[in-house]
Amino acid sequence: MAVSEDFPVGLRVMVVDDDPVCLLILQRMLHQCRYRVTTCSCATQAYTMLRERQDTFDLVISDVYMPDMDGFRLLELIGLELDLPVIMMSANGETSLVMKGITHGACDYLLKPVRIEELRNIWQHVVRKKGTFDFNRDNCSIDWDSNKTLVEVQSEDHGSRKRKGNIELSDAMIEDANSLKKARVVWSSELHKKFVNAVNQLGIDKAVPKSIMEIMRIQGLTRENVASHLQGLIRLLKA
DNA sequence: GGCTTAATAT
DNA sequence: GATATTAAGC
Repeated sequence: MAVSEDFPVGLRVMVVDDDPVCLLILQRMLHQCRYRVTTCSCATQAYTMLRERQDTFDLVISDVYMPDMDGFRLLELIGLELDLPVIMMSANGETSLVMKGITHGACDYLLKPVRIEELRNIWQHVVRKKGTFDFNRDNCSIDWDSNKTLVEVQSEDHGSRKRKGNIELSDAMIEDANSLKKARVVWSSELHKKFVNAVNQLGIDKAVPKSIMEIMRIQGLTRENVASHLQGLIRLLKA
């Protein structure tokens, strides 16, 4: 059973936000929480995808303010046609807005900036709504075969309820499946420049990963990333 | 327990 | 070769 540290792994989450930066951040954090994430930058597209691929999502997180469709409208549509838990999200925490979210059927309301701690437990909404969560589904891990076709791989359970056949995928999902493999940080000259600046600012003897990272202020860049880069640099300085 | 650094893996 | 991950030491 794919449960680690009491977490159901692989819950399928759709994130809708017109701000690509927010999308990226959310995606990162959700991945860190071991969810499978599909992102969508416009509500109408999200709605289409959700409707076309019912049963391929467990949970939706949607921004409130979006250019093409109000988040509440999306919430309403989902509540009408699909039976998915929806979490609303906004930088605006006015009680009236939050109220509106809840009364329209949202199961939660996240305030931006969203902290990862708040995402860790969102799977509970799925359990709550469905009354159950089919952990067994996770016996099927998703993997790429050599033809870059997504197939469902059955685990030891050669039981009765075998689902057969390949799954058709939207581009968004394909892209996400790729991103499940942890994206490596690429140290562009731009990024490296900031790194060097931080090091100089600290002074060479005080330049440790944590401080460097804090000065750089790059969203998503971890201390480990900086440590690794620092080590690589030191190594070739000695060579 | 968190952090840095060295060693090792991908 | 670059970056990640793990192990060791502080």
